[in-house]
Amino acid sequence: MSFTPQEDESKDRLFVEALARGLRVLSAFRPGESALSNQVLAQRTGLPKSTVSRLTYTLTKLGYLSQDTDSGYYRLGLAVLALGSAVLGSYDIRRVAAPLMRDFALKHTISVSLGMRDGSDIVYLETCRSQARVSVQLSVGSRVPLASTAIGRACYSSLSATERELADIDMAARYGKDWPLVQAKLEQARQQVLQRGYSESFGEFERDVMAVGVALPSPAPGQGSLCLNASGPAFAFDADTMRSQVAPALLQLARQIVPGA
Amino acid sequence: MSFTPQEDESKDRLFVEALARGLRVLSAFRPGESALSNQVLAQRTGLPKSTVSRLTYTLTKLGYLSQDTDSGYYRLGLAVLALGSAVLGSYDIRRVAAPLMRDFALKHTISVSLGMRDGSDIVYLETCRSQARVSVQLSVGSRVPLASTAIGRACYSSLSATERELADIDMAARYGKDWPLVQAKLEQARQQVLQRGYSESFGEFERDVMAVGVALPSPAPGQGSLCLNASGPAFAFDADTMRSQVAPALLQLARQIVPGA
DNA sequence: TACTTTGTTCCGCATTGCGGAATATAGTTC
DNA sequence: GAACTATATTCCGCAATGCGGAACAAAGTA
Repeated sequence: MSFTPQEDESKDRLFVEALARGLRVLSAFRPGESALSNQVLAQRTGLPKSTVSRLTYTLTKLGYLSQDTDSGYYRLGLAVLALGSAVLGSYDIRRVAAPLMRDFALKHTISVSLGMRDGSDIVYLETCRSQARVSVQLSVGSRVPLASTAIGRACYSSLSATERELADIDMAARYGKDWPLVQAKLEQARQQVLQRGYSESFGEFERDVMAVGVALPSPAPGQGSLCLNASGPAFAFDADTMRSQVAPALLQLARQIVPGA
Repeated sequence: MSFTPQEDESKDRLFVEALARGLRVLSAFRPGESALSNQVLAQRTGLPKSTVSRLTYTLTKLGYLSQDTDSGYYRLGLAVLALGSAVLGSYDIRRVAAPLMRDFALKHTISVSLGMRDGSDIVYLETCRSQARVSVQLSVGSRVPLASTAIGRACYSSLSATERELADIDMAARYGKDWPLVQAKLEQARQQVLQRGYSESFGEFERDVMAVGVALPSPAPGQGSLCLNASGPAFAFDADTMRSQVAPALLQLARQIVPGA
């Protein structure tokens, strides 16, 4: 193995290495990639060839990978999809939020997403786009950083002091030298949320994308923090419109989704 | 998987048991279930308590499970969602099909789904419902049987002789004593598809649901067989309408999605 | 306080997975 | 067709890794 400093993690009698490695193989597939060879998997995971071979063999037998008949390359199997849909099914908030979000997106011709924090990321649980024909909601399951997005900042600002400290630690590790700068920016965003109730990210995460974000009050603490954003192209939305029109509407959407607030 | 030629499964030096067990734990979560205790997981997977404990520990560390802070129960983690979205992202056919399907659903006020065969099931890759406010597309990732659904029958009927034989073996194992009956029904459906180009299931899979299905010509052989269905409530669609209106429109939708046919 | 239920940790054992090397398979080049 | 390259699979001895019963903890019940 690459680096086991003998101390630290190697002590962990409870950690099942083989399982972790198998999942490492699965997560080596990036969205949009169709099929990967054993060799590529070995490179990406840093595992020896023979080990990868055994893991892909096992995963294929279980339906989590499927092997392209002629190229012999592996693609993610449909069993993985079943797991993913089980996750989505377990968040009943989606059932409530989705129709309201759809109405919102149509009414304001803007995209709106529901996200949940995972470490120093926001994971999208649901997305509604304004134009029906633009891209399938790829974005369910995708991650955006807590620090540089409107939705992330809104979420961060709603964390309890203790949760925030944990998130800070995560991000300090993630951003390294840049962390002080990032933190300053985050603190500034937090102040804005405290004052106005929403956060902004105007072109900071993606050039030419204007976004505002709000947090949903978490129904039960420790259940994970939910948040919303609304985002549109800069040519259609200026900062003023976002602040005076979109942000208040988004706050109202949040109240609709979680009435007890 | 089911039967290895010589000595059962225990001989398999390549199969990584620990990985399989870990995934067994993940797949013990059924859609809609929020959180499971270690005990329940042990029951469902048939694994000893201590083993489950180690596996949940590992999965939690990796983000594939998350532990509810107060109950201590486990829920599927957001890392699983990332895997699922990677699967969806790898099927570019969705990007093509989704907008067309949406138009279709709106125009005919009927639900339409895109599915792919996995063994003796069809897995939904995309679903568009007519009424915007009815239920989030839960159905992406969910499974319906090949044998009793319109979409399944359409898919079955488009299989090559060799693929069909493999599917037959799968289903023979699945249906046991009932297989001859099921097979007769399937053969009948296949004849209909050969003649008219589409399959039917009128109330057979779900009471009061009328459905027709068509197969998409698979772009490359061995890439998996894709298929479409259109389904609506029996009070709104009678058999005649399904045959004379919906089925032809669905065939046209299929041609739109895969022009080379 | 005793009792029941569920989760975690311990620890010796041998099974299981490891990974380098050898072997198979496929695709190129001359 | 032979020689070569690149990649996947299989072998096999070794020991690390995961196993699981049993002891231990924790939390809820009577």
